Amino acid sequence: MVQIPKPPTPASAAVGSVPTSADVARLAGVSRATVSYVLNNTSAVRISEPTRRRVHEAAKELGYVPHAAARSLRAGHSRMVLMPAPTIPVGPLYSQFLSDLQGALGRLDYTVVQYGAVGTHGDEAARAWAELRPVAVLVPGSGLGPQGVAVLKRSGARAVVTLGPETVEGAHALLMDHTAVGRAAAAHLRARGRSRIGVVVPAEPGLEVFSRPRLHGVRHAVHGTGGTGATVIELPLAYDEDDAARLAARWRGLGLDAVFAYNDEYAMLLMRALMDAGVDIPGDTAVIGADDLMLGRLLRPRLSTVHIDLPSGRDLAELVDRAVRDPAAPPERREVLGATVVPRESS
Amino acid sequence: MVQIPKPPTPASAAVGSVPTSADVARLAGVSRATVSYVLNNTSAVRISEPTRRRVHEAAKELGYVPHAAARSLRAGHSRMVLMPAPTIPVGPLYSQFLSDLQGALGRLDYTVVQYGAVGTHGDEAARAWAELRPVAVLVPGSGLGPQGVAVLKRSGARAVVTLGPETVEGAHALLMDHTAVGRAAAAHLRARGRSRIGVVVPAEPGLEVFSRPRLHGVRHAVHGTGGTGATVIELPLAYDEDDAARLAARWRGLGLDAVFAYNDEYAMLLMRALMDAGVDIPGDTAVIGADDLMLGRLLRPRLSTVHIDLPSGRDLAELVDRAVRDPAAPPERREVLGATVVPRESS
DNA sequence: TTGAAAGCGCTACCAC
DNA sequence: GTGGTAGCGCTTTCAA
Repeated sequence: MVQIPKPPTPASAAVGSVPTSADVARLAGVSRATVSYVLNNTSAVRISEPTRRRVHEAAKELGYVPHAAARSLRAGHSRMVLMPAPTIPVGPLYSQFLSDLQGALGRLDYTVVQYGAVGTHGDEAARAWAELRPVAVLVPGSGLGPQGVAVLKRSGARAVVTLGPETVEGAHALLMDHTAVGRAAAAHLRARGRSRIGVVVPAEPGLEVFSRPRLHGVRHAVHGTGGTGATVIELPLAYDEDDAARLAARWRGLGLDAVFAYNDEYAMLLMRALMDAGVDIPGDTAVIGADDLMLGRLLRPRLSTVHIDLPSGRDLAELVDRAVRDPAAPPERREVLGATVVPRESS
Repeated sequence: MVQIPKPPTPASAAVGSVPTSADVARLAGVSRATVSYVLNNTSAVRISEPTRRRVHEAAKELGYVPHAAARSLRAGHSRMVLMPAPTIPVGPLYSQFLSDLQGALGRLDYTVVQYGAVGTHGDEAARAWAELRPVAVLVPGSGLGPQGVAVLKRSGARAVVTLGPETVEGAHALLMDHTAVGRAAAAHLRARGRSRIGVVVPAEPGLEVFSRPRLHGVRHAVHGTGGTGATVIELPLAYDEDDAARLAARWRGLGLDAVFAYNDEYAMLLMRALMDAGVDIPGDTAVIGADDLMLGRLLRPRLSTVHIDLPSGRDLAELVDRAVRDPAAPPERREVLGATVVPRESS
């Protein structure tokens, strides 16, 4: 319908085809320029009231909707902020953050667009993103390298912001250091007198971005404090009951007196399996999760957890806006992940 | 940087500005047409190997990335499939579905884009979506009316698909009838001999899309079967422990012998509160949730639930593709939500 | 107050 | 094989 070239009937608005501003102009009996002035409320030029009305009426009658691509092609820029759509199921924490962010950017008159996963890694994906000529790009996780940043900037992105573990050359960075989560958990367990600490690492792919740093945080805290004889053991665990039961079955053999379980969901899964296997919690083994999800409060004993503070969407939106306004400014790098232990009954 | 009109130096590729195909052509010493042919592997025209190489090298050297807007403006169509980004935190079920769908559409060479919430309701939002001239639009939930569908189609969308409770004039419909969930739950509870059924309805806004039909499904099943003396009571509940405790405190006064709790999360919250208040489950009160989440298996007694079958992403992607290829075909309407009770220990 | 026209970056038709 | 060029829909000077 759309892509079939219209036959050369320049004076007619073929019914069934998408109306353009020229069609509106024709119907209103004015020029395309006037249509543009009226529809955009251009202040630099005054159009008579009757003309305005005619244009508006014509536009409504035709169901005219401006063509964003044509507009931004002409303007040379857009107000699109692009983020890759999350590929892994993302928890309520991050969902909320995303939602806030979209709202805040919307209020600053940006259009947020989540680009559906191409499955490729950051630097290749950057090319696809760059084709849309977004004014800013927000990239969670790692994966985008300096190459990707360069591609984006060369194609007109005025701001590239990464949300992840490390800074990337040329991009603003909201550093989310998940080792802090592991460190907090480990410090808590050590303070409770535990020294043989298991760390659950999800077997599911895609979660390494978070699980590796959390594990390293534990290692760092335990070995950094010169804990004599304290040990850390990595425990792969798939998110299903069978695997949890298997792990629980060999628990006593592991000789652990504490476990930090990646997040509350894995913690609950494991804790349930341990209890079913007759392991006393926190007597035999202390358990701590992370993310402070509601579900941690529902099982007994109540699950200790590491509460995570994310930046407010509004803050990030303002950072983006600032960066867009002044693309020459040096990249900001800000530490935004707060980790606080919420001690409950399981540790 | 981008929007500042370049001074009239037509023969120079100003450094720092975004490279265009003309810049590539200049550097390679060929015409823009040739660049286009080479970069798009146009089969209708044969370009000599040396020329191809020169073009590719020039493109790489400049970091050339084609301008999607210009391309689709010229082409008269795009392969963008647009969906509104979810505004409410969406569970693992739907996340997975979305992810599959994106993958499947990607494999069919569509680009999926989630449009950040404009906060407006469907029909107004439709205008904003239409500005992007997507080839197809996927709209979950209700909210989009025939008006919105018309706007989208008039602006070139070849397929509009709704995923929701009802069909919308002019759009394909994947009917997700959540009353089926309520009906399944109610039938189960009735079969277990329960007759005074509470139905938890989340106090959180935005969930009505699901909670109302689920409630109505229960009502329908209970009254439809001519259950003499069976009653259904609506129980608003906020997703926090205090509100759950309050509800539990007045539980005996309500005289209910069963409760269907919207979904597993609310069910677990309430079940925990009821147990803490000394209500025996399932003895005094049977509890059933929905969505078959992992967490329902962790608390004891294990939570009965209604398992929900969503269509596969691949199926939906194929529907979209078919609709795009043949926009004139009559709208498909398909029932896609399967609801099966998974009886466990709580009912 | 309004209109004519240039041009954003790209592709595809038609000449050479 | 390659180049010239029209034109997608829009905004915005510059003239009238």
